[in-house]
Amino acid sequence: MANEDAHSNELDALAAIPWVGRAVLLVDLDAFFASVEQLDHPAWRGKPVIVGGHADRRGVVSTASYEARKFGVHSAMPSATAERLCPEAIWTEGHYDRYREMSGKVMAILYDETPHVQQVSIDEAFVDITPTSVNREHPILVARRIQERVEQLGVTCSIGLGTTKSVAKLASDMDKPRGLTVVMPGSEANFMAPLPVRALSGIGAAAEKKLHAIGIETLGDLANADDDVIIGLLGKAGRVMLDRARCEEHAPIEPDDEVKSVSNETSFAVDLTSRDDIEAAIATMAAKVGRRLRRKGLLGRTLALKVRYADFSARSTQRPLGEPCDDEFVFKDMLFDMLDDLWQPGLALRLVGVSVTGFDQSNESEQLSLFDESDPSDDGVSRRDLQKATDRVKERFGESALRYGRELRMHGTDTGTTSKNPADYK
DNA sequence: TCTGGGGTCCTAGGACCC
DNA sequence: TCTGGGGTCCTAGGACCC
Repeated sequence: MANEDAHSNELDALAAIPWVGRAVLLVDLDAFFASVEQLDHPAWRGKPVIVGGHADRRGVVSTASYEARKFGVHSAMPSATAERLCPEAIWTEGHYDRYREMSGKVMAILYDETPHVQQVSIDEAFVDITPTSVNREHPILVARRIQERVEQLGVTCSIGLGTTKSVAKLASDMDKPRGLTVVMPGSEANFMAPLPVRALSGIGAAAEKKLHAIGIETLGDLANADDDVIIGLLGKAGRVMLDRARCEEHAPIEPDDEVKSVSNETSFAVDLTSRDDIEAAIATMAAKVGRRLRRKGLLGRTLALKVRYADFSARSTQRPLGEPCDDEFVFKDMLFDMLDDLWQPGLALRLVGVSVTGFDQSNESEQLSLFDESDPSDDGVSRRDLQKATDRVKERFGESALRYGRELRMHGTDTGTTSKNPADYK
């Protein structure tokens, strides 16, 4: 294709110009979940594929293939809308273990280039490839090699290259899929100035509205705005957004693997109104969270319960756990108590969520966890032994293989999940 | 159209302490 | 009697991201 050749020649020319300053890549896997499904189902290639929840179960689109996007389908769109826009689409649930596996292979390619990798999500990462005295290779060549190596895995990525994270991120969005957009050092201001403020990561619907109200439409407007005005408007985030708009970001790009919370939530196909059903749902979620905590070797100090009512409004409550804990039986009893703060008979709930936070920063929790395991309970077979055995069965045979007592009553009522978190899938 | 799930971070108000 | 000020921690809610 002539266009691709022209672009390629242009990149060759740019690669002849020495790179001055920091070189940051944002690597974004194109329509990642849908692409993996097309890789695994050759008959689906070239066709509209949608990974998402069922339309009649309050599902939304998780990822749409580019063929489906032509119909106007996009992430977070209600599945019912997507079905109307693209009736011929092939639908599938997510296969998160598989996505995590593919993501891991891509991340391995990035780490093969440099340890300065910051994974943002399952399908995105920043990479610092600033030329050094040891490795003087031009960043454009590194970016092209990464793209080629990723394609050999059977998926594609778009890459933005610039001197800051925000420039790289904005650049990666300019040409998708399979794009490589380079913003040369010195040309950042010209590149950013005309873009709408909403394009900047960190400016959502609320901040956009506030900025528009005082006449700030573009990143150029924002960069030139008065600091006190913006910080007065957006608080601490204002400081960060100004720095981003002015290319004054200097934080190093390093792996950031500290987990701060583990949660599970479910929107029900039909609102729940009975205490039994709600408690059964809570017990299921408590068990899932407990198992994921144990798998990660985490002990939490705070337990939270969240509900969403029929009118879509939400409330939450949290309580300290006494001792750092990963035990769903402890969670369950406390959550049933907490439910009284958020729900009275007669109220319909469309969603319930459970989350645990407050992990020790050091590896102290892991040591506590190991210590705890050797603690036998009163009846000889400890609850911990039971949980560990259950964990093993569920790892091997799947989520529905084993359920405790009252969880059984929930069977068939669960909407299933379209979580992006790989750990959440069997 | 009728609105998922898993996260992170910030804010405002109140409790509590000195 | 009517009254401080600052620091820190906790809670609930919300913005934002993918």
